[in-house]
Amino acid sequence: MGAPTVYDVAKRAQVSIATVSRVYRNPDTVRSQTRDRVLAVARELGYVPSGNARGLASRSTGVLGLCFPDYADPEVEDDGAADDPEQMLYADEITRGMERAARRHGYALLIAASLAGGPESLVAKVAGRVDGFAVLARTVPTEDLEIISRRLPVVMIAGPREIDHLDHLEVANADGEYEMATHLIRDHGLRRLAFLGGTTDSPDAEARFHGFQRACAAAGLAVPDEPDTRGNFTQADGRAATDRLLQRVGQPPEAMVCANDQMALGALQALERQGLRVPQDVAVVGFDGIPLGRMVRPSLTTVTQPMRKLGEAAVDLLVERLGEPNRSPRSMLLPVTQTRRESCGCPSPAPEAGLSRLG
Amino acid sequence: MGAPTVYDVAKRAQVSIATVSRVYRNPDTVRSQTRDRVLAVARELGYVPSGNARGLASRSTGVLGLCFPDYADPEVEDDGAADDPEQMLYADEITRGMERAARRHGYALLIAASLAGGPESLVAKVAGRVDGFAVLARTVPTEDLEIISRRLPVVMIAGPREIDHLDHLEVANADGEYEMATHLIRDHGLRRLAFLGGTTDSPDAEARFHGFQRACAAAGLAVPDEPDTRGNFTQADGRAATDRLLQRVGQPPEAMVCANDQMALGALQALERQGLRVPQDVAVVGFDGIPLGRMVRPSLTTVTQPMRKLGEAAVDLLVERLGEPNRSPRSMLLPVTQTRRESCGCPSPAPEAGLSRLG
DNA sequence: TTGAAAGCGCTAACAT
DNA sequence: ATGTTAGCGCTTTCAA
Repeated sequence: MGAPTVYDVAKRAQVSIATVSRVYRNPDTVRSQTRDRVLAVARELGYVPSGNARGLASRSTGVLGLCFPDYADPEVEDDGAADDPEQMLYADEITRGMERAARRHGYALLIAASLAGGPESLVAKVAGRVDGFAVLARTVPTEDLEIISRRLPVVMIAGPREIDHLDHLEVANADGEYEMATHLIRDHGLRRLAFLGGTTDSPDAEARFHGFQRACAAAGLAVPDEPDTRGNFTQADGRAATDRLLQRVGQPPEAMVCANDQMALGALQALERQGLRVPQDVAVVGFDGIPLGRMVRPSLTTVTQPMRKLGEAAVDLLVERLGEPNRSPRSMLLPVTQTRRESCGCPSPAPEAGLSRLG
Repeated sequence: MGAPTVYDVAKRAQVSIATVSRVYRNPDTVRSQTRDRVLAVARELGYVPSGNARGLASRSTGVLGLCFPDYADPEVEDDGAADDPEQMLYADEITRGMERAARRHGYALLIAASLAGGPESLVAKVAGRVDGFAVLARTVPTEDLEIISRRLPVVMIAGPREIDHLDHLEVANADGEYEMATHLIRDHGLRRLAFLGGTTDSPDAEARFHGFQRACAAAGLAVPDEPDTRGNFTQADGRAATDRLLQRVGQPPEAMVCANDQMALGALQALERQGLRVPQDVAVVGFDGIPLGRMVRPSLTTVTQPMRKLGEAAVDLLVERLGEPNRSPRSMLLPVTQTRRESCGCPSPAPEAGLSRLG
């Protein structure tokens, strides 16, 4: 009935369970004749070592984890485009990067998105099954992280350095947005810029706003204290925020700088509905570099994050720390790049790549 | 030194370990006063339940798995485009579909690609840590699968029905290719079609070739016994195979039907180098529907697989079987769609979507 | 080279 | 509502 265990194999092969275990963990310490016999019996019985028992006994799992928020834009999920490969979001790219890197280091990857509640938090579930894990910002209550990170390596991705003993990874949000806003102001001669911010609990979004403020200051423009409007990072939020903005008295802005691409896409839609042309009437820029940004018309100018690299770097940090548990916390800042497309008023880029990019 | 356990919490909270366990598993069976005390102590101590111990004791993990081959096209990984989000392949899409579906069912997802060797095979590693898992074709030796599937739910994705008691998922390869080839013959009036096949161990590739054969037969053309040439599914293979084909005496084919998109991309490159124009001189079609296909010029006509849905269906089958272990094996055939773009000679599709698709 | 035995941290009856 | 007590299947000294 139950799955065969070391005991079954041992008995059948006329050895002790210790020997069975050795055959799998240290094959060389077992006489080859004995080893072959054990292996043969194992196949015959359909024996598969229990990862749980192993992990319990050896205190390690060979698995790395990733926790991320339940990002998925509901709008995206629900419409007919749900099967469109372009709909790839931030967390998916990080997953890809981590998977590749983990594989190279011989680890498997456990991925889990937040949803749950109760005393059984998401982290707890993941934390109990991995040797170390990465967490995207705003996924796990700081308090939980604080506790768990005392017991196993954790790297915080794109979050605040809330907990000082964590390894930490972030992208150049402020500098990237500074440069983008400066491009709008200097290269396109725009003056009335509006910032569509994220929620205040997103360190990324806030950092981007700071970059925006710096650019305004540097250009001698009025420096806003707060984003002109805010949203929760989805397209729907972007649309709503843009509508609110346009309803306000006074002339519409010459440019909308959005805290992320999804909201920028929403802004594009709202502006179109209002009969405003992008970029002629209003320029729009995003932040992230999601694939969809280059498919829409006008194509979206944005600040591109190295999402895959984030995932890879996370694994590197994790592996490093597993090898040297007491190393002092490391923090890495990854650079971003400016992606200028149509929505800021730049000329349409050369027909994307074509074959030249392939060969 | 070691992480705190139920014993530590129990002692500190003046309860038994059973109560501590209950607080996490059946909170309602514990007096709220007691529960709060336990929880408080747990936080204080930094207690995190061990997933391994839990899994061992309860015989379930709350994790579903996915094993896939080490697909990554080395060429793609190595060049500068490695950070390009468009480079998403088959396995990644399936991963996405599974993750979403698993999340809905309350499971986490463990993903692992084959690489390893030794008695410790990839499957064994995954199998020991999950409640059930999916395997892409050609990832795991049939023999191993046979053994493991006796112990836990396994669904085979896009593979042959090698093992008859497995749940099984596949796409309409033959029908899809039949329809595509028929389109080339009937709508574009082409007669000399060449088939660029995959390796003989790929049931998908073979099924596609069968569909191609049927189309030839139905149109009254000569029916080839074998693909005109073969490759191992990468762009490089596609280039090489195409070069070989062109070097053969006789006039070049009017169309190349490729077993997958990556090879079709390679074919595009090889043809361009030879100075042949696509689709004027030679039409090219692929199979899969990878995102890159729509970015290249000419854009690639292909048969699109519902990759995300494959992942979702896999989870559904797994969950179903976990609920009803003795249900008889189920097999599902998912439909494919024709994606007509430039490389077959069809007119360039309307400017992709634009905002209309978003609202 | 192999065996014996003591855990690893938790769950799940069964008691109380 | 809470405690007692067996395991769950493996790794790992320590002996032999």
